[in-house]
Amino acid sequence: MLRPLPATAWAVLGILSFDRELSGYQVKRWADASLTFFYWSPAISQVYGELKRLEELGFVEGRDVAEEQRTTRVYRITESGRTALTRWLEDAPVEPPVLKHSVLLRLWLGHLSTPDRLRQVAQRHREQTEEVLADLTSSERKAEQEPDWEFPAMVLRWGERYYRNELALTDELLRELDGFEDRG
Amino acid sequence: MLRPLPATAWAVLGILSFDRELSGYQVKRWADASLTFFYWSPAISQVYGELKRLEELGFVEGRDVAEEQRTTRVYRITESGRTALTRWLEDAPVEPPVLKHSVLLRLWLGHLSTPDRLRQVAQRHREQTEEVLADLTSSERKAEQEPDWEFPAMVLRWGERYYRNELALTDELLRELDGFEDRG
DNA sequence: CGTTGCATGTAAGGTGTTACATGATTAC
DNA sequence: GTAATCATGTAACACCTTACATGCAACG
Repeated sequence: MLRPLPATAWAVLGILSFDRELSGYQVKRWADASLTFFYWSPAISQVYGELKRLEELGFVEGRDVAEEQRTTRVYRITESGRTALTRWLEDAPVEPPVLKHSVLLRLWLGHLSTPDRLRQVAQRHREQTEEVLADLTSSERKAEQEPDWEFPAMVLRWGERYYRNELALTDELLRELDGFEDRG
Repeated sequence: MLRPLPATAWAVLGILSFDRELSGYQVKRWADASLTFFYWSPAISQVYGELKRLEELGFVEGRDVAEEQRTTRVYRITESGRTALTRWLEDAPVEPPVLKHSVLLRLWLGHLSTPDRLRQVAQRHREQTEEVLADLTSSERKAEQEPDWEFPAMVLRWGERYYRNELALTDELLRELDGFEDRG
């Protein structure tokens, strides 16, 4: 335990910090519905792996729940896990956000293509951003209904502003591309 | 070559597409000065690895340049590399940008801490963003001087707007945190 | 004379994905 | 009945970083 845990482990533990007993599968769905907007949603296989590690560290407790034909393993955060998570939140160095924007990577190489093709790429990105925004606002409506979800709601509002800005920036790029002569 | 190359390989090849013969070390410095704002800058060891792979694929050509006491290996993009890169740019599916914002991850878990501590995290993030903006504007000045760098310049302008918005969003978060009662 | 920059790489190991394997349940 | 969802995991492998090893050059 000398090595610090990756942020993904804290993210999984964080999902459990909202005081629900969840299966690995449910953790993944929560990640898809919230984390994905500002962090990213780990693969389901990684979720199982992180839960295993967190259990070995004593940060979560697993319990097999018998259903009719099968058993589901559900996890709950421990006091020790809550303490460790709080410590990470408050004390870990603030790493700058990681952005891997392959659309911009492509526009950066615009000299290899034509403004028309580049506009198609930007336009496709714009559509995908609209879709993310739609998912976000639907998540927001759910979060507003729950009590004690002030912070997730605050982060979702942040996300809405972030993705609206992404749309605006893309529109600005589309306008700039209009100004480039088609040399293809 | 059935498996598509990772975006990082295209990024390295892209740096070489500006028609300069560069050493691995120089590629890394270019990445730090431009890519890093909208994609991310790979570790120097990975740059060497990618250059090796690109050479095996025939997308770049390496050449040993003898200097006084040592030789430096410099790379140049090939016609085949330029074609492949253009094809990637135009034809590869538009993957959504990946954002891993650990600051937001922490605010999302605000119920574990106090508004005061959270403000410190947000404030630290704000300072780091200011630093990125300073680097960005200095890169912008350089890009404006070079001819045929319209697209890198366009992307840098995008970056300036992006990071200015990041500041604005952080300020908004700081304001919202002021509204939360200190329950710590 | 020690630190920083230039310069190149290998090795080890962690992070994370896709593919695979398995099986129950639910909806069309 | 068959497709999607619920549910759990393993194995293989790609991606990427840190640490290590090496050595020259320039600056103070």
